[in-house]
Amino acid sequence: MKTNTDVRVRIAPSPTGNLHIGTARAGLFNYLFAKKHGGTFIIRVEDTDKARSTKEFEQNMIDSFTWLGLTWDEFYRQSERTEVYKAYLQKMIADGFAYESQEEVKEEGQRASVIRFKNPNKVVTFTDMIRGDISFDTTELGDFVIAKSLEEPLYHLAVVVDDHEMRISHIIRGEDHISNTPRQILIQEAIGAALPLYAHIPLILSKDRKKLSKRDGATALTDYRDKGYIVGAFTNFLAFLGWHPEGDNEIYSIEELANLFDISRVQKGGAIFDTDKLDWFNKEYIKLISEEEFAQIVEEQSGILITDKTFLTLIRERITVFGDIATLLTKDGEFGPFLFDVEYSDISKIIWKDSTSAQTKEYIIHVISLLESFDDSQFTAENLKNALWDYATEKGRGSVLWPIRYILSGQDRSPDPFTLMEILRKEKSLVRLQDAIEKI
RNA sequence: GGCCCUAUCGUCUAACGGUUAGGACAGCGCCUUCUCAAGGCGUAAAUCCGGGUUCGAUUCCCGGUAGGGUCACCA
Repeated sequence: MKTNTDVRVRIAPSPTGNLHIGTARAGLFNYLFAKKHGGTFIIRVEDTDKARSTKEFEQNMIDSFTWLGLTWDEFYRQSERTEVYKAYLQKMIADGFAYESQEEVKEEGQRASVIRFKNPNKVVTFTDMIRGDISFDTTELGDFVIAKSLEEPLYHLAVVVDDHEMRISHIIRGEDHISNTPRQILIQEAIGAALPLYAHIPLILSKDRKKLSKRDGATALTDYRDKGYIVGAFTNFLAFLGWHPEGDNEIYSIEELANLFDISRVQKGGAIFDTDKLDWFNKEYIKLISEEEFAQIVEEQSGILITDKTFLTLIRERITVFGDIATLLTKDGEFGPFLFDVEYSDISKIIWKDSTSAQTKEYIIHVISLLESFDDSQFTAENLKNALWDYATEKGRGSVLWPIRYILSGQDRSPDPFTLMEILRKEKSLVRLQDAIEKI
């Protein structure tokens, strides 16, 4: 596809809920398409439904796109464009394409009069950039309602008028809009609008292969931001849901994605939102963070400044999202770098397999004696390992090292005892070990 | 139910008539190892079914089947 400077695309969310993952991806595809072709990316808030739209949801939408880095070139609100729609409505009525219809009031809130589109009852065919030709017989649509009144336009009217007025060249949206397209084309023909190019992208599905909805857990984009996903990982993952560039590489920045983006490679079938893969992307991006930046993130997340590189690496290797950092480092609000209180009530957790408590005690005493010959400055994992390894091997590594590690960390699972001692330093390490001798 | 869309490993996908059907995630196994994590190596796993077209179909066509979307005075 050659570069077209007249590319103008839009994402048109309705602020009736927090910005949904599906809308975020549609926004991302529009953004990538715009960047690829040097076009214009527009956000249009579809808030014609005054009863359901709120400023809070609009703010969530703005926050979400801002987080994703989808900077927009133009921004509109349909609620501020009532006069525009009114003018089109009046012209459509004058031209005989629409009419005021008297209605039987069946429910509360229903109007006695609405504006309906005069359906020409024809077959409409359009070409979808992803799916090819799609045809509909619009007869079954009847004379559908396009506005409650001249001042209260409905979705189909507002969309078509805006896409026309804003000179939208390509409409890239979810597959759930395919069935809306014939209605919109009919209105385009009535107001004399040029036909935009359509691309209906596949839906994002939940595990049961249904359209992802609020019931499926975290569907708000900001949920992922708040859990501590890295934005680059998230957009990378999102872009790969229903699309894939050539080659086997999967890690791409948003700029690279934009360069590579090709709408004709977009998948036709829906894709399940698989958080396992998202987590993998996030871990890959965590590996790419510089040490300085990572230390800063750890401090932001836990309130603890850690400068020890070994310690930072331990944290980095053990987290999936930044939100995991605090749970790794603190318990009940207390700082414990993998080091929690030891459960002495259950001694069997401290003793390795077939060792006895007497043997374990003996090992600990001996280890303490070995450690005491070191200065605190010599307390590095390497030195400590060298000092203890032969003894541990002689007595059985598990028998010696497991209790030491457990006493130092208070957990079944933790970094190795040498690294732990390096982090704890000499004094704290010895205090914990001596304390254990009395309690075993 | 009507209309519309879709169909490759469990998941995301590659292939644009000719491949031992490739990669990634997840899984499993082994190595490393006191545990966990990380890492290394390896393994299993797919073209929905049936007809065509063709020398040859994952690929093109038709029909089934299955799944999904949509049928508002919401968007």
